[in-house]
Amino acid sequence: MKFPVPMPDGSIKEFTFDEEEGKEIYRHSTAHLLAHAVKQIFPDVKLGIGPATEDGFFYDFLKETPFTQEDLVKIEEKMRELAKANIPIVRKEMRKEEARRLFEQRGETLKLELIDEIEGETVTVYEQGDFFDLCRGPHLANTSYINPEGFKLLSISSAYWKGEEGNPSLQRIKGTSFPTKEQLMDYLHFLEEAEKRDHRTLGRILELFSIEEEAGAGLVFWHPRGAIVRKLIEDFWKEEHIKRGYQLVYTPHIARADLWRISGHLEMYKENMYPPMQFEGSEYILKPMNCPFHILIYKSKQRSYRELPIKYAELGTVYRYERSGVLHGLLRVRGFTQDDAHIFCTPDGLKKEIEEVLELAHYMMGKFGFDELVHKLSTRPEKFAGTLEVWEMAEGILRTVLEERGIDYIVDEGGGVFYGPKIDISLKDSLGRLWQGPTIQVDFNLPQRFNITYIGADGKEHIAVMVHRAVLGSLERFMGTLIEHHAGAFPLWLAPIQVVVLPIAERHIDYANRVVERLREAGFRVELDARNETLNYRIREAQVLKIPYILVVGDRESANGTVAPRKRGGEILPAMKLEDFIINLTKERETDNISI
RNA sequence: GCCGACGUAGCUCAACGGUAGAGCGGGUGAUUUGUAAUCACCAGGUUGCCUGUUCGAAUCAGGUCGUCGGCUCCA
Repeated sequence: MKFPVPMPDGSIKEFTFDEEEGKEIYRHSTAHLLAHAVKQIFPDVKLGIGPATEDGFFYDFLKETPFTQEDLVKIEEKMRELAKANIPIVRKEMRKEEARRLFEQRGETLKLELIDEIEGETVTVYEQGDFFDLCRGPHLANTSYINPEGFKLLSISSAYWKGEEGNPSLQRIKGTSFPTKEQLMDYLHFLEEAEKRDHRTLGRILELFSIEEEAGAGLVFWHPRGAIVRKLIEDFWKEEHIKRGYQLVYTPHIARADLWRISGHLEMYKENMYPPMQFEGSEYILKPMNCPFHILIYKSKQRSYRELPIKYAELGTVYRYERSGVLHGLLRVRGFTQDDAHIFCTPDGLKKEIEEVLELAHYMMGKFGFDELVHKLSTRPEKFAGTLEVWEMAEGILRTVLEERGIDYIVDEGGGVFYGPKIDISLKDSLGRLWQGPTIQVDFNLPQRFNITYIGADGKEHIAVMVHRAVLGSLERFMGTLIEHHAGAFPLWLAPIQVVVLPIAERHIDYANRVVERLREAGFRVELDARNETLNYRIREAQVLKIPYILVVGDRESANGTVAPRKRGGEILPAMKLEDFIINLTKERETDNISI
């Protein structure tokens, strides 16, 4: 389905919704339709901005009282009416003065602010019936190209004008829009699916973790079933790191304020740090990062270039003050454990280290079922530590490593942190959503601040290169990601309970116990459910808990030494000898993972 | 932190100025079950917390803690 779009040069270009640009234009025009409808219903509302977004659009309005859910229904109705009314959308280029008069007359004070910020003599204004908007465009030629059955308003929230905190709060209406009703329904279905996978809900149902009001916001309690998953992840992580030459270390949770002064955190990271505690004449601060501690271990003796690289790894628990409004389940908390490591190497050794971290990151993500990764390289920002030369050297290495391995990556020019360039990897989950994953950051700042040196082949002291890297990010956030990706149905090697054995009647309990015993011996996490409930009831509960295998045992099984396995998805396998089942299960566990 | 919405039994929700009710879950009993919820009975709440308005507050107001949707930030 094509729609014509009048372009700035006067030509008419045709777009389809499948093209990124076409989609954006279509949704941007839906945002205007929203604003048009709002202005008709609430003439006093002042217009903010209203762009297309990744999955829809929004428009911000300055309004005395917030919109209500009922307003949304009315607005949506009005939008349909306007779409059907076949209103031409006309692009007008005008001098700033003229535009100022137009918007002043219409009371659009926010638009006046925007006009002043635009460079040049002229601006573009879009006219749509009695609605005018300052906008670069382009837009659809007519409101009738917007399918009245293809859009939906989804939420009311707020946003600061221009995203700045001191500015007034605007009311943001968010929605989405598609050219067909089917596409809209598919999207709404996707939202429902996402909701079903919400790690906060699944975390409670599966008894993985909780966050307790009595203890405080953003502080995670790992319950036994979540703790076993965490342990399995930790064991796997440690094993893989040791294999690759990392050395495990453990460091304290607090340190003298002086240490944080040297590291620069007290200056640069203060708003995320908890206030100091005082005793015996010293100030101590809860650690927001592990790096200074690893540096202290490095610096505990003189280092030779022959020892490098030195790679210290730690599952280090840190505490960061996060503003109450940003906390979110496991994804944004105040205390969390980073799978942290710091690599100290020579400039010559940097490339190899980056290669190895990438390999490790890819390998580990694959084990957890993340096959699609998105790489981003962030380069030098305006304010930076170190010299131009070292930045260029390091950026060049990051780039080269990505390119040599044939990895597609996007570049975030100037998006690096002040202390060095970095590679961030996002994980695409089973619903196509992106999650923050591994990160590799070169640091030119701390080696200077702490004077991290080694003795080179020339017998002289050199400043070491330092790399911060995390594969999982934090165990908390990674667990949240993992839960949503698998919808709580963990791969066999990670499932808190791998097998549940259900005796059909009381007379089968003895045999069921023997099955449980045998599976335990084979190293599986297995439970017996011999409760006085119907078989169907117990099956249902095991299904709800997403247990990978249900073994039903009755007369036939006890007589033949077999089990009747039912897979998590509902598939019922033919009865098989218990020993054969164990062989299969072991195989599945091992293809998922190295060991348990 | 800011804007808005919300906080009632373990969970999901009802009652919206006259001192709380359902389903699921839990306990007990009956039933002994062949692949997603057997039946009955019982217990369970100072309606997040504090203060106020009122003859009377889950219901109204203020504060506080927390949750949700955003802004901003991030592991």
